[in-house]
Amino acid sequence: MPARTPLDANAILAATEEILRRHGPDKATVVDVARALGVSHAAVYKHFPSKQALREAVTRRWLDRNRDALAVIAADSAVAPARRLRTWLHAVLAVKQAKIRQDPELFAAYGILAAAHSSVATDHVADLLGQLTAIIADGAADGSLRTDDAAATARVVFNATAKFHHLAHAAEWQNPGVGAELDEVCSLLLEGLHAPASP
Amino acid sequence: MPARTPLDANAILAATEEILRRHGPDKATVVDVARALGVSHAAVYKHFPSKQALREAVTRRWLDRNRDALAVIAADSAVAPARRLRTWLHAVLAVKQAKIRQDPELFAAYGILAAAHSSVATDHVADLLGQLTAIIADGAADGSLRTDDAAATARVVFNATAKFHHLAHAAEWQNPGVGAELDEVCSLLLEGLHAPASP
DNA sequence: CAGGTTACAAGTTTTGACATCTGTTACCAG
DNA sequence: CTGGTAACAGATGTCAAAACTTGTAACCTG
Repeated sequence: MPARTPLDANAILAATEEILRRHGPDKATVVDVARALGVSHAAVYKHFPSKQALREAVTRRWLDRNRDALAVIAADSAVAPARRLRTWLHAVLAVKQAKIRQDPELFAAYGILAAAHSSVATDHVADLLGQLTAIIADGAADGSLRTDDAAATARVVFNATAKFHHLAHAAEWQNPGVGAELDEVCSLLLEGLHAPASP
Repeated sequence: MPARTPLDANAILAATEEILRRHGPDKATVVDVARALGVSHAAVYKHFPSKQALREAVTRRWLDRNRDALAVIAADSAVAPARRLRTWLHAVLAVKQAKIRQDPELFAAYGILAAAHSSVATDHVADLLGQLTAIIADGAADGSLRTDDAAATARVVFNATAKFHHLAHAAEWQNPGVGAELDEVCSLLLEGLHAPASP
């Protein structure tokens, strides 16, 4: 008895997310996902080779969800690079804050999953670093940001703002002052990037 | 039958640390600590009102252990403030790296305890921020660092270097590149702090 | 033959009776 | 009266048996 809806990978991922939301990452089982879809759990294994792979795919999907909105900001050449850098960093924080507010349970679940599948997190960081590098390269090109190596400078800026994007600090993002703190860090970093070559 | 050694708070804390090292934070019990000291567990309760309080005290002791070495660096007026800032931040990282290398189990145990007793962690951060503020105030006094408010600037610098002192990033401190990364972040921050007032 | 099914072995989690731990009380020694 | 003990109730943790989960296999069906 084949399922009505043909059961594609996307439907499985959506169901997995729903189960993850309700049961949390520890109690979310493949059988639960299959039950939610009205199929046997073996059907799920036709689409994903293992539970690991399913969890990895759903985590990747979640991390990629807001990637494009950030990419738009990073590529917006109508905004001066320095200001764009600031806006982009605030957007990265805002995206994650919004995810927490909308569904704290799901956020916590994905936090655990992202930590468990480090390659997914690594790829996500590489993606963000790429966007940041593009902004800084724009600044180097128009002379508004001083840097020898846009990628290296992007890494430095990313490291200096870890508190505002690394999942380990998620609890601190609830604090009302974070936005202002990020702004202060941005200001100091931009001072450094604007400065004429120094001693 | 009174114990030979009068059993002071310090002996209890030392025994607690030993139990913590051997059993981990989840399995370390007050009965274990008492057994290690050759007394009944009720004796421990004469000195500490609860297991919570005992754990908090031992955690505080651990965090304070290297405080003084850092304070010496922070107060060393023979070193120019900019260089002292860099040295101090490296020392903070080095102290924690050394703790991990010496006893990873104990470090993990204390990481959990520090997270559980947030007031202890908050006090520790306040202490470090005080040292950092002193360095920056020295720089403001001799004109080598530009700041309106040393405490506020210290907070900014502390936030920008969270990756190099916040316990949540401990796993990344094993990476051989961290020292260099901190150096790069320091350099950029110092550029910003050296810079003449900007637009 | 793509996409589903049931059945099953091996490993993991839950369950529930039993043991241990926490924090308190009543009591003892110098 | 400080600093220890022993005994206790209730909460918490442990361990083996039972139930569930994972991943595979052999088998349907349009």
